Formats: sequence, C-alpha cells, structure tokens
Amino acid sequence: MSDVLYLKIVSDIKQKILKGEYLPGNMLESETALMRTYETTKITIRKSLALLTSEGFIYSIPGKGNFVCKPETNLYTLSFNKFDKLNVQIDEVQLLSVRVLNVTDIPGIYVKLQITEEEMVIEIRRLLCSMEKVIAFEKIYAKYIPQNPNVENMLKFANYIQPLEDENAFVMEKRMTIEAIHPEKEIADQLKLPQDGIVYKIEESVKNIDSKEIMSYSIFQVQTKYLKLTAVQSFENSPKSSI
Amino acid sequence: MSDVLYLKIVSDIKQKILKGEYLPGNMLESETALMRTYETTKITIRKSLALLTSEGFIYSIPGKGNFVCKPETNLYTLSFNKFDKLNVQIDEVQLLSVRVLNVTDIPGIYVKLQITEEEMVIEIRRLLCSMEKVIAFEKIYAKYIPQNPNVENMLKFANYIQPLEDENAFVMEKRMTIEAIHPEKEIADQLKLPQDGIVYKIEESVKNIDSKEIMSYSIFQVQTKYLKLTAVQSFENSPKSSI
DNA sequence: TAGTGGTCTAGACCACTTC
DNA sequence: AAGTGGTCTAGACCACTAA
Repeated sequence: MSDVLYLKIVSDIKQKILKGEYLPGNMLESETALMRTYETTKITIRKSLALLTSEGFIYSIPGKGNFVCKPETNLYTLSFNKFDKLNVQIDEVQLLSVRVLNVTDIPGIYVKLQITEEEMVIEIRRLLCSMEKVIAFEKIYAKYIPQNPNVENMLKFANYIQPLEDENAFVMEKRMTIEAIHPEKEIADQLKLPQDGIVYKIEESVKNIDSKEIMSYSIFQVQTKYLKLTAVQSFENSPKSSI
Repeated sequence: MSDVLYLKIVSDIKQKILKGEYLPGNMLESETALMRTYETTKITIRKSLALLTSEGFIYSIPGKGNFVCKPETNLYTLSFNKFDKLNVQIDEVQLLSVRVLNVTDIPGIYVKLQITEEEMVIEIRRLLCSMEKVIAFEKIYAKYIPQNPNVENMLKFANYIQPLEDENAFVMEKRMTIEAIHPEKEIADQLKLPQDGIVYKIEESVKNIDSKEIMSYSIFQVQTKYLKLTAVQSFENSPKSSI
C-alpha cells in the first residue's frame, strides 16, 4: 500500500471493484462525496479518478457521475516478433531475391498495398535461419518508387535481422493475420517440411498512421513448432496498474 | 484539433514525436519551459504530460525531466472469444459429459490446475454448434470442491453460451496458448474432419488475480476455417488516444 | 545551489443532467 | 435550482539530480 494519498484512493476504489462491492455499471460516490470520505480536496480525488479512468476501470459521464466499466474480456495481448519471439534465435538472413515487378505480376498485391495496377512493386524473398537451419520463409512487398528513401531503406534492411519499421515505430500501425495451413510446395521445400505439415502463414501490413499509406505487406511462413502463440488477457496490463 | 488547452498541448507534443522532432530517449522541454511556451500554468502542463504518460508516449524521471518512450513494437492486441469471434455464430451448446474425477485420471491436469494429486476435478466436455453443425470441441476442468459455489456456477454455465468468467471479469486473468495441430481421432470424429486436417488447439487458464488460484483450465479445439486470427499492434490503442 | 519532477491545497467558472 | 463532472489558475512543500 502506497503512502501517497491519491494512490491509496485508487487502490481502495480498485479493491472495491475487484471485490464486487462496485459492479460494472454502478455509479461511484460523487466527487464531492469522495472528498468527504477521504478528507481531501477535489484535485486529489480527480487525480485518482483520472488514473482509474486511464486504466480502464471507470468512465465518467459529465453531469451524472463516475461509473464502473464493463470489462472487455475479449482483448488479449500477444507478444510477437519474427526475430525474437520464435523458439529459436534467428542468426542469419538469406536473401533469395530482390526484384522490381509490375503490380500485375503478383495477383492481388495491388489490393494489399492499396495502389493502382499501373505501379511497380519491389519484392524481397528471404529465408530466416538459425544454426544453419531454415526456420521461416518471408516475402516482403512495397510500392516501388525510384530514389524513394523507403525503398532504399528496405534494401538496406533486406538482409539484416532488425525489421525496418523499428526506426519510426511511433508512426506505424501494424496489422497481422495468422493462419495455420498446409504449406505450398515452394515453402515446404524451403522449410524441408512434408506436404501434410503445418505452417503458420502470417500476413502483415504496415501502415503509416499520418499518411494512411501502406508501407509494406509481408507474408511470413514458419513451421508451427518454432512459434508458440501465447496471449494474455490485456485488462490488467494497463500502465502503472498496481494494487 | 480540440479547443481544450491541455488536449492541444498533448496533440502538439504527440505530433512532434510522430514527426520525429522528438526521438525516443530525447528529453522534452522542462515543465517550466513548457509553461512559458504554452503560456499556461504548471497544472495544465502536468495534466498534458500525465495523459501522454498514460498513453505510453513519454515517461518521467524525477529530478531530470520527461523523456520520449521507445515504443514497444512487439505487442499486438488480439480480439478473441469462443462464442462471438468465430466466423460463425454459436447458437447451441451440446453437453457431452460432466464428470467428477480423481486428479490422477487426467494425466498432467494437476499441474495445469496447480493442485495436489489427492484432489478431485470436475470435467465438462461439450460441443459448440452453429446451424446444426459442430464447430468446436471443448473440455473444461476445475478443482472439485463439493458445495463450492464455483462448481455450481460451472455446472450452471456448462450448457450456456456465455462463459462464466464474464461475471467477475475484473478479478480474472486469462492466459491462453494457441497451437495448430492435426486433430486427435476423437476430435476429428466430432468435428467431422479428415485425419490430416488442421485444428487450432487453444488452452486457456483462468486465474483469480487476488488469490492467484487457477479457477479453470480449458482446451478448445476448432477447425481452422472457423477462426481467423487478426492482431493489431497495440501501441495506438491506448485509451482516448486522439490526435 | 539551482533546476527538475511529485504531491497537495482552495477556489473559480462552465456545461451538463435531473428534478 | 441543485448536483454533477470538466477545465483552469496560483502557490506551497518535498525529494531528487547535477554541477
């Protein structure tokens, strides 16, 4: 238990929510009532309520009061990274090919990159390896614009282990879908898998938050045994959540 | 752009971070400097900085200053629910069996439930169906304590669609692992799948945050075509993140 | 010692909801 | 009209950091 007043109030109210004294949808005491119960001023009470709000425990309706949230039980936090979060440590990247292609050469890619059918794309194909073994196969696509720094960056990072988006991570939004499938023959060969093996096919789009532009689209395929998907319900993961 | 001062300051600083004017690790102007630049008082500045902190953009070191965070690029938010988030709507639950067993009858279950080998477990086996078709197979385990309300709750919810943990969601921590595997024969039969089909095997532990006790352990197996896993990098998902 | 962030207080004005 | 939350201000004291 903290000896800071506003944190005491926070953990006190949090306890009441956790113990079920306040149920989702219930209204808390009014701010003036809380001022009296905790013998402090509006400012301190409001600081406590602000913290509870940012942690997702309560919300407020102006003119009415503060209410206990209905917790969102469907949200999980998943920690994933192509390079760090596999069961093996990627220690080598084998570049298979770097090509500049017409959009029409790759069916459907113009939709993924949200570009017109007249444009060019750059394609990178590479293998991620660990201890001389092929762990994953990856294709990366981006719009090709000659002399564009993004393209140069992609090439620079093509055979490095760090993903290029880490440099400007604040501006990026990544969205991925995970599927479990039987590998296509090319992939099965590369990963030295039987045809009825299983791979995770992870498609990821990286979007610039400002310009809304799709920066890159990648397909990452990895044998299931190298990737364990673990997700934690993210409710209590809010910042500074400490009881 | 908001007409509320502290929100203006927030979005202003956020823009500077997004545009790269402030880089991760950089120190912001001091609070007194910010007071001068925005011609306001310490309180308003501090309110802005508090919001930026809770959104994960900055952190502060007492006596030194406020610094731009290195964004965590590995964290994704996954929305998942056995009942709502499949590609089909579960409209029926078929209870296959409810049994009370010795812990030793289910190899390894005492580890999952963190109980001793002398205790009893309750086991629920059920099918989740949609439009007369079997979508998923689920086994749920919990420690069996006669007359314990948890057990009664489990039984009450055993053939309902809502998961029982929703009632006390604040106190629960859910942790799940997702695997893609070839189904065991029992599962393949139930889901009417070929032996070389693929299912997602989702194991979930529900833990009471207060008591640290494992409330339940479940194994949920669903044909891959009914579950699309989509994850979004959770950086910009913080509450009230609005630029 | 000067500068920094952390905590706390008193009081004003506004917009909103409810009766 | 009474009560509610939202925003904003001035100023104090503390603990910490750095020179």
